[in-house]
Amino acid sequence: MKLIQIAAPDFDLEKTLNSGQVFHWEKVGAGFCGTIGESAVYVEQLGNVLQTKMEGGVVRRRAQHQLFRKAPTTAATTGSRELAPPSVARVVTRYFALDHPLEDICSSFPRDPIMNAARDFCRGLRIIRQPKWECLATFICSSMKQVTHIRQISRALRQRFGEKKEIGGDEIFSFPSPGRLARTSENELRKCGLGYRARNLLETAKVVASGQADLDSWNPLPDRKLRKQLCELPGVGMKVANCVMLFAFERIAAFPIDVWIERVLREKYFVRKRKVTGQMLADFAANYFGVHGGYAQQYLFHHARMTGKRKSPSRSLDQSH
DNA sequence: CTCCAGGGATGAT
DNA sequence: ATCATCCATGGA
Repeated sequence: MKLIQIAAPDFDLEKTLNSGQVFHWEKVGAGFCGTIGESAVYVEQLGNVLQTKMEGGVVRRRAQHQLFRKAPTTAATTGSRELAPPSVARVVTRYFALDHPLEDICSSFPRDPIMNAARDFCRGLRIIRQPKWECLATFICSSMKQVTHIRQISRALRQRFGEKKEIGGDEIFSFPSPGRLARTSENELRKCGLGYRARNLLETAKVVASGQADLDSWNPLPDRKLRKQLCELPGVGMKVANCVMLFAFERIAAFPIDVWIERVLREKYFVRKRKVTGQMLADFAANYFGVHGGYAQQYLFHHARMTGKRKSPSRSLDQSH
């Protein structure tokens, strides 16, 4: 299969995929294998160009258009003129958010030493547009787990309950639908390493599969209302809700506060202050980091995690600027 | 406010 | 080799 080339200026694929926002992409050769929705995808970066191929997708618009016209579909009766599904380039561009004005976003970050360092370190990192259910389910599994664990859980869920795809000779599994997971049992989910999170994922899958919670219909809701709806789902608190808003609902201002971000805020922005509550941290973040706060948060998170400042008892030479 | 709920990677010893 | 710590937390 021929590789399709896509312009990808101001983009860093590896940083984007390894920044703790998505957990299923695996390094293969010079690039990565994964899924975008139900399609298996291979993608690699060469400078400012993304080379990609997709299985179950479209190589050319015309081919899929013909395919569409062969079978009578209900879409034809709707009168919509957008019958042709988007091209591979369009799907990939949208998924990796290559249309985000990254320069403007980064320029809107506050100018302080911590933020400057994070902005410089994370150049090219973009917040991608993930499928809603996949994102929600994965972050329900993320509670009190490390990134490597979440990857294992995601892989186990896909292998057990997802649909097998193939791309360039590699096996890839799509993320199981809410209906599929709703038909499993808590015990089956525990076999994927979910622990106590199994019940939450199962219950949320049932609510979503039944239509009682319609994620797509929540698109027009304002941030506050959307957050409230998400938090009513089992296993979803403020942190997970903000992650789903940021990574799947394009709410760029949503500011998830996890262990790492809390450390950064307390140690860098609330230096030597007692009695700092979580609410105070959230209020500060919402006001200080601005309309693209979610992006700022992602940069701070990735920078903190990569420059590793996990508690080490023996740090005799603590260097500060 | 506190406490607890898998389990595996990671790091100290 | 074993042992302690940590974890993109929610719920009680």
